[in-house]
Amino acid sequence: MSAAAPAPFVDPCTECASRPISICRAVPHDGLQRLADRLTVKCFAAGEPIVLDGDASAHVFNITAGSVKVFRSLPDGRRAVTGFLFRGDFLGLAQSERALFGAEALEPTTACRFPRKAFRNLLLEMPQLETELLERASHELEQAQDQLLLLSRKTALERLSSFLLGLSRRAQERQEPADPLRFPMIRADMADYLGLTTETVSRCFGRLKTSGVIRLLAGNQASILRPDRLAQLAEGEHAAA
Amino acid sequence: MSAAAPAPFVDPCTECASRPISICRAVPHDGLQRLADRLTVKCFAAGEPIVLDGDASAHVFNITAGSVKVFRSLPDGRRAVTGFLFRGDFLGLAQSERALFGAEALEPTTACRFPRKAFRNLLLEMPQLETELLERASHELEQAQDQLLLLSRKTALERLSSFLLGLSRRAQERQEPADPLRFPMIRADMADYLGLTTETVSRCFGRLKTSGVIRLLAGNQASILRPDRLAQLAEGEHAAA
DNA sequence: CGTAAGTTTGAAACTAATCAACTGTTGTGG
DNA sequence: CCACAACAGTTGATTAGTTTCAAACTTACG
Repeated sequence: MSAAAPAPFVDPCTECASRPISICRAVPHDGLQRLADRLTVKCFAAGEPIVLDGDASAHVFNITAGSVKVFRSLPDGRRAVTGFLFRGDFLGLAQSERALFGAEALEPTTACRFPRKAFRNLLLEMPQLETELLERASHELEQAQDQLLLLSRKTALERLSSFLLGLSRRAQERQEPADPLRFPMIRADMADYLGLTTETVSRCFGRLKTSGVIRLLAGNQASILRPDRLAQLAEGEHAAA
Repeated sequence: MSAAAPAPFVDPCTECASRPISICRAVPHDGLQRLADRLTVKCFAAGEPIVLDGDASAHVFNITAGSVKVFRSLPDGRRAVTGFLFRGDFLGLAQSERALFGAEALEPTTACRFPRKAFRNLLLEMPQLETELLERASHELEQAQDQLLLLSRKTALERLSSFLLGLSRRAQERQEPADPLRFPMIRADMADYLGLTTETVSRCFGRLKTSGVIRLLAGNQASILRPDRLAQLAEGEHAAA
């Protein structure tokens, strides 16, 4: 972008807008080139698979734009979405030799792709990166436990409320607008994430609308009119006004 | 144990029977003393709390004997058991400043307790330990995702079958007998782990018994008579004989 | 032994799933 | 540019699996 000379090797990391919220924020400036050397920038169309369920897990990814759903399936086709990933999120923490899950872009998505082995070597070379990854794994584990509680014990309405609240929180963490809340996933994905059916998700949206807690807008957007009430609903405190 | 001299400082780690399956297996011999310096061996009675829900999470633990349940609660008392820990397991991976969960001994239990800060320093000093921890976090994340699928989409019978199979696998990993399978948790704990009620768990045990897949023995033990059938049930392949 | 805790079993009630129809939206090719 | 097809979302009626409530039974243990 600068008006400088031919610029032989401007690595793609130094000026990356996603770096402050990605794993690479832990990598000091003089290590960025080593990262850049090993990554491929990949673009995925909406609906395109990123990781194929059951495939050898040869790569890990850092999502720089767009959004992704990660899912796990039973032999008869029943499916659970185990997580949604956004800009700044890392894909590949839970991988063993063979991927036990699939991942798919929800909208046009960009990611830095690393060969798994090369990434492993990077970790050994850069302890700060490993520490960052452990921190993220720790955080994801906490999130997963929240989700276990949600799936074990919450009602349909509590689940949807928790979900919307979580989406909103994560949008804010990424410094994206939280009021016209955008959700790139369809009802079926939400249902698979919340352990419900599309019909039940739809009915709960209806209840949240008529009770004036949220308002659905065009283009997969929503406005949270009463965040306080939504938070109460999410934790099962139904008594309060 | 050796008939040697007064032996001034025999650290408790060198001859620890749990080391081959604990995080400390990643620590080289000459680092064990540093570990030993920072830990306290703690014993817990059956039912005794190890981590109090909501308390400042000041410690992390390595379980060396016994078993532990980890749980998370809603304000109105609904509860999910997010995991069971056994000999060799690490407690504290998912901790932030304040523990969002409780942990309680299921039977007489022994653990090495580290102050959280001291442990953090150990990690920085010993990259092998950090790598080991990341590997475990990765593995736990996978397990958690399995559990998400279980809670989202499996029937009561499939859940109990998966649970028993998992217990059996983990017992074998610890090199403990898998045939008379021992389970230290009561029905209520299983129910909270599987997102069911004690009554439903009991009814499913009944079905597994009458169909000849398992046999319940005295003293919280069971025999898995048809592991193949149990595995089919766990994955929803009900058709086969 | 006797009590309390845990487990099993039965009947009724309820939440969410299933089945079904209809509406709205998106994208495409005639 | 509109008609159509495919997909997505909503709404209603019915069903089913699990929960809830209740009581009897079993086991562990002081």
